[in-house]
Amino acid sequence: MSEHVRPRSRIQQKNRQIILDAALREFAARGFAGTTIDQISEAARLSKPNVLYYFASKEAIYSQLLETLLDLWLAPLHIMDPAGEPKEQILAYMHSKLALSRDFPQESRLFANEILQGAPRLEAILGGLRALVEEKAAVIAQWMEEGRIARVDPHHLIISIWALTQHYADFEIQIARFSAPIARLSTKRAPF
Amino acid sequence: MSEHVRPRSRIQQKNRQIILDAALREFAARGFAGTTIDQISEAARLSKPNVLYYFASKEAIYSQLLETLLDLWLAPLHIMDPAGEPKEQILAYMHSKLALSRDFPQESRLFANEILQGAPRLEAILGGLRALVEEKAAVIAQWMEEGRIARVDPHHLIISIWALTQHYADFEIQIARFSAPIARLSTKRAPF
Amino acid sequence: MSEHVRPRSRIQQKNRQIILDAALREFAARGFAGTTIDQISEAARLSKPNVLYYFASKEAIYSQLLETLLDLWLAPLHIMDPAGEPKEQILAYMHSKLALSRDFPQESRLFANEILQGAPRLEAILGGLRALVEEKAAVIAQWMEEGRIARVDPHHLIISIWALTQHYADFEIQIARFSAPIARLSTKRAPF
Amino acid sequence: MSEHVRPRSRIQQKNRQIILDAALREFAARGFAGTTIDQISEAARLSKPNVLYYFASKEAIYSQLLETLLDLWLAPLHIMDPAGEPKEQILAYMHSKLALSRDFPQESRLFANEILQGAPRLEAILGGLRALVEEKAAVIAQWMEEGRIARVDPHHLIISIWALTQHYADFEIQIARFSAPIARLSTKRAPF
DNA sequence: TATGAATGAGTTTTCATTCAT
DNA sequence: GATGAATGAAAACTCATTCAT
Repeated sequence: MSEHVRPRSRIQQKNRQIILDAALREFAARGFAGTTIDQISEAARLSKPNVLYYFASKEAIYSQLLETLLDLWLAPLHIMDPAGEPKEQILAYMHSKLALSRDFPQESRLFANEILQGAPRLEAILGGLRALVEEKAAVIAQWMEEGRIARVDPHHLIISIWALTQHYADFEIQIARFSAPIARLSTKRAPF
Repeated sequence: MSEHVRPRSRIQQKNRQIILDAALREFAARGFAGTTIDQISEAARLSKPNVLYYFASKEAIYSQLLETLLDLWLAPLHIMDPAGEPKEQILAYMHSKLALSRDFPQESRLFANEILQGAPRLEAILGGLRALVEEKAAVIAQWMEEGRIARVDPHHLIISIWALTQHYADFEIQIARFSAPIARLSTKRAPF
Repeated sequence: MSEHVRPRSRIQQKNRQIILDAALREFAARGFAGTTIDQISEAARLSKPNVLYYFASKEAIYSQLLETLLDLWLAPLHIMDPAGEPKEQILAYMHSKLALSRDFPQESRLFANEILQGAPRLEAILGGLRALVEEKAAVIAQWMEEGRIARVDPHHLIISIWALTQHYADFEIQIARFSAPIARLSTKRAPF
Repeated sequence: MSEHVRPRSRIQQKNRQIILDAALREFAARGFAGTTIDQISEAARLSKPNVLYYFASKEAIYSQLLETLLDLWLAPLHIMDPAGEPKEQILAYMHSKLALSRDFPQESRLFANEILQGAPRLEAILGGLRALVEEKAAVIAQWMEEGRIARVDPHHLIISIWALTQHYADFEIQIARFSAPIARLSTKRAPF
């Protein structure tokens, strides 16, 4: 990832970050195609050419964002410990993922947007994602082998949790619209 | 909105439908901003001015699509019968919603896209949605009052099911990418 | 070349030609990079988007121009008849080429410009050129074999004539500048 | 123009030369408009502002280049000696000019490029050129008067040689393309 | 001297929409 | 109804040049 990044000056670092922050807000709000460099540059309070001085193109900003975001987004999966108690571990993953979606709704939305478009710019990066998921699916499968949890498709389980948790952020507005009083996320137990 | 629809000729009807079908494919694939009228007209095999003869603008096509789609999308909620067995009814809703997401992935994606952008064009329409959700939330709340199902936030429950089921279609690619062999959707029971 | 060109309307044909004519003037005067679409559209008295309605890009206009021009530019070589008298044939080629450079100075300049830049967009097209040159070089070589003309490198001969004749057009200004009274092109005989 | 050149430090001199060398390569390859300061500064391995520290503008670099180049380019004409044998003198000029075009192909191309564009920046400088040409044309005319060489337009003769020789460099690529095995330049004798 | 940072003024291109037939 | 032609407005860059240090 950071194999050979040439050093950047203080101000370089700072402005790049300002741009990425602004771009995240804008891309998360209106997607890649719906966002203009003008909007980003205005949000970053930099001139448009200056934004393009730091990033070669709109695509470059977006890709950089995705790449940066991916590490963060995979983090919760790392939590699951094969040596731990299955139920505990899975709940830990869920909580972690929930917290992530709750705390980083924009990142979540950016990711959701990209996936919805068919992940045109995420192809390469997703390879690493798959490996990690397979690893954790194997852990779950092992638990099933040992009879420690009921048998379901491990991938299914991971994805269900992913989907459920991510949705709280991605579909924030949708949710807000038809359920004013959502108190706190509680995963205490299934309703039946 | 559609209070006073002037009558349309056979060919009118047909071409409008062709355009909407084409637009659904395109919008679902790349969102509103990412789709051009050119792409729609090409997909519809009609000339661009002709597309705009049937619909006043790109927005008009999109809005029409959303409006048409909404009825379909709310349908599963209607299934829940207050007089029925709660568990049965809820599972019926889930199955119905799952089937919908599975059978209409493009519609699902269109909807997801719109929601992700903050539903800028869905404001008006969503009023009806909320009413229906409230109605069904009340049904679930009633079941809880009667001690027939465990207590959780009813809105939560509805949304969780919505989110979980919709995700199978919306995030089709994401899912396909890290779990090649997803057999069949099975909601038999929780893993633990 | 014209294997499968879709038919164009009258006005299409006309405007395409107007654009190509204008572009020839502009490109010949200032080269590819030195010419803007604005200049072309102004010279063609068409709006800029309209120019791009007929040609996909500035490159497309330029390439079309080169391709169209090439046939014209190769024509003189066709003149050389293997069965004729060598000296006569070669002089015929020279006269033909001279006339071409004289009568089509802009085309000549366009071509010269492209070649000077290293023919970046002529690669493919030049294949055909080489074949024709080889054919005529063979004719000349044959004449040499038969002892009908002195031995020199046939390619050399062709190129020398090409260069000499083309220069009268390409370097028109240069020539005009230091020799006011160039009477008429006369290739009567060598000065010594 | 260069009446009052302020003294430059060693490093000044050196960097100016580095820039001019780089600029020559770039301008010769893609012409004035087709070349960016970025390309020049990269080729010179200097920062862009530093390049503009040594030369006021892109134009300034280019003009300086032309001016420097002109002396070199006129040199061959000086060779022709009115007192010498006409044929010998003319051949000496040809050889000299040929050698120049062969040995300085980039300079040759730069000049050709400028001339092709109508010599917009060479106006002033060309005055001197004309004078020299006139002088040598007079020499040739004198030879004709004396019956020492056949009568042709002297300007013509000079230009023909100029054109023919320069072309070997300017149109290097064109030539290379349709005559792979050009051995050596031989001006031994006319083919007929 | 030297250069990272910044930008105004273009330049190419895109695209929703309109015109004319 | 249908479509080829046309365009204004915007969007994504590009680039010579300047600023600040």
